[in-house]
Amino acid sequence: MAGMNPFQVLKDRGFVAQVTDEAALSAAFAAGPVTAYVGYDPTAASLHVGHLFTLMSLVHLERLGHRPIVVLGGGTAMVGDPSGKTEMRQMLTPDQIQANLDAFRAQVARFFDFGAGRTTVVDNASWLLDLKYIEFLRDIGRHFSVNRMLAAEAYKLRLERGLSFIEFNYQLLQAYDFLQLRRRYDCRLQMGGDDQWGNILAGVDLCRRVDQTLVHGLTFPLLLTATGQKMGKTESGAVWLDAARLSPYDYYQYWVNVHDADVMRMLGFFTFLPMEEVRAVQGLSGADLNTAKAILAYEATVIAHGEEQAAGAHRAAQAAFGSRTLPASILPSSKVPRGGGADVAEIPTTIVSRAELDKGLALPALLQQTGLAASMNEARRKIGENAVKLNDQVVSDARYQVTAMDFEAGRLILKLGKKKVHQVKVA
RNA sequence: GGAGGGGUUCCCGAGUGGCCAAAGGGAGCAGACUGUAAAUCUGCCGCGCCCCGCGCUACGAAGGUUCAAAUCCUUCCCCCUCCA
Repeated sequence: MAGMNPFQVLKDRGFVAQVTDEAALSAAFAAGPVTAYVGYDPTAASLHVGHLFTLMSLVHLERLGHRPIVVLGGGTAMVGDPSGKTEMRQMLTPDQIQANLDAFRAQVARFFDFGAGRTTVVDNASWLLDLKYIEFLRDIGRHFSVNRMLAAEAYKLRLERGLSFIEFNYQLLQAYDFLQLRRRYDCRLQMGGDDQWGNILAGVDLCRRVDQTLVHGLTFPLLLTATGQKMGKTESGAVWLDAARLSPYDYYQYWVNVHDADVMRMLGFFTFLPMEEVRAVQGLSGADLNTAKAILAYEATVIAHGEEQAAGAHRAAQAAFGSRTLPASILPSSKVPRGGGADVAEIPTTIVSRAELDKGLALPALLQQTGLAASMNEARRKIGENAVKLNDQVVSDARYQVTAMDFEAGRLILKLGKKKVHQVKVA
């Protein structure tokens, strides 16, 4: 794999939306190791799949012998990027930013090799926080045309609904980042989401004007589902990478449940499986397509949570939804266990004490306790809808009392609908 | 700062004194059909309870009028448009 042109690899896998100059970028990659960066503003306490999507591009670069820089926006998060946003984000306190940044740093570490000449993580606070206002305006600000900034697509909505001056400065800071990274690390490429195009171009221009250096920009397509929704959003929130916020089991389930039309694209983005194999998925339908989804889920979970967790989530799914073998012909490079080993023990578990059970445990209460239902009322409603199964038997009486009789070998399986499964054990 | 318009349940959006936990749509959840998919049809969709019933909380915030307020009055906060 080393030696392949990363630009071609990224393009093949669907990562490329816009590039400043394809030929020049390809040539740069061909000429030797290129240092490239993506910036992440620590606006939340955990990374989510949207971040992972762009991190994957950096991982590809690292694997191909180039040098990623993960830029954590401890400085830019103080300001807030208005690009593509409908309204101003709540300003974060310096403490929040620092806490988020620490969390990001820890999570990012899983994906890269930080050995000499490999990947680097930097915090742009180190050059942004001490900027002198007047100096900055004179050295950097004078290169920016307000007229051009106002014309940018990313601000269009904001010009209708309101854009504060602090946010309007964001682009200068991001451009300045690129300048600094070029000076400090000879970084020659910035990548980012398509809504970052304007900011990236601003950086490319700034490097040319101030330092007369040629640098490149590349954007990724917006991560949308086939139905036009933002990828990585569920009703209950973002698809977090932090296992404490979204369990590996639920993470796996998120991927199994992607839309048919998205499977191939997601395999390109969120796995390292060869594209010849990924493209073959296009011809699949029915149960075979489902196999492809299971493999996508497994591979994506390996990347986010490691092989052990992924295998566990996979076994849990087999236990919950029926065990089946995955044909070796589908995505053959995947190391997913294809034999169909199911393991009930891996299904999300709630423990109840013997005493609780003896006291009498109403089914709705148990449903709430396991998190299958948000409230007792909801639990009762679901029971009324015949959506609740106890050990695969539909229970339609909301007054049902769970007793020791319902446990087999100390275990009871609760299902809500077709997708949510939980087991209860007695301590 | 001045003039006008507006803030309704996750979102959009009706409602201008009781029949309002609030029309309609979307999203979401569940059932049927399937492949743990889509589409479609059906049901649910504030919280709690001893659940064909009762209680509590809700229509920007706080007070007030009234037997009764999302609907009327007062003050405050926020948003939008025009003017500066």
